[in-house]
Amino acid sequence: MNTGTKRSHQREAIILYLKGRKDHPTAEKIYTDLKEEMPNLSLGTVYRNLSLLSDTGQINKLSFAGKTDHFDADTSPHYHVLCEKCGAVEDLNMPYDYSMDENAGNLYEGIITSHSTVFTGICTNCCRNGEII
Amino acid sequence: MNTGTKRSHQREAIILYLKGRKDHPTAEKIYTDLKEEMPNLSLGTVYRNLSLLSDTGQINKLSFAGKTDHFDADTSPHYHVLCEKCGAVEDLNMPYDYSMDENAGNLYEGIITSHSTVFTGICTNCCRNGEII
DNA sequence: TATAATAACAGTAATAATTACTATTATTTT
DNA sequence: AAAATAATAGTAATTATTACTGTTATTATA
Repeated sequence: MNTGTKRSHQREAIILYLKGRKDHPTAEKIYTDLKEEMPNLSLGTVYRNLSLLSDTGQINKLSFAGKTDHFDADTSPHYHVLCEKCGAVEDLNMPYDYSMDENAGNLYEGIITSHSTVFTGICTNCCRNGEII
Repeated sequence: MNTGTKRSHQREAIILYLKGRKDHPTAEKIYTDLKEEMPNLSLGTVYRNLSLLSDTGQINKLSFAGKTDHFDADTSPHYHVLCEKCGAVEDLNMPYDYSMDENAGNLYEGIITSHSTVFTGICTNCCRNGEII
């Protein structure tokens, strides 16, 4: 019998790495960090596995204007904060508002299944450091 | 005296074009469409002006996972629907919820200034055509 | 109105992010 | 243990975007 997919140390390292962090690293960041323990890891392998994991719903790809994609191993619905000073992407501990999908669905002739919200502002760290935009 | 910026037919054509449509075209789409009336328009000029207009707040750059950027001449706060079947980006006629920013600000140690929400689903057209994901 | 200053342009080259290709290696099935 | 094949490393190619350069267009001022 054929499962169609085989495990690999590389893929498992990638998902383990992602699950172990709260920031939302880019493909490049994942690559350079993992390369320390897997010296002949290839950047293409990282991209291929991120796509595969994203396509199978095991991780999420996050997209922001003018920034390269970030990846998140937490696939439960939640919101993000993007710092316009330093570019950091953080989780926001605010309950996902399912009623927004309902409301949107009632106003829209097509089908609404979910929403993705990114808050913009200045992150805790940059505020502490007294940064102004 | 020096204003620092000079008008150009190209830039005015770009913003006029964007204001005249409700979809949210990509740089490439803007370029190919405008090239018909301005045959020696350059793609670099389109990108340069989209950046300039975006930086000065005259238009907005929209970013979606796995898609190239789209541009919107409507800078008032509003929501979008992304069709996961055909990739279309439409406006959603639903009032911008300022209370979300308040709520987020109360829960977050940093500063929240705004939010950007994209609803995902199947657009009116694809629904009409009986498309299933 | 003509001239000078310079922003913007077209066209092209360069860069950055991502994907595709290929021979080899690792995993899984039999 | 052998056969089948998914995944890899390394490299090449592609795509989206930005940078460069000599020329053109716009604007300020004489």
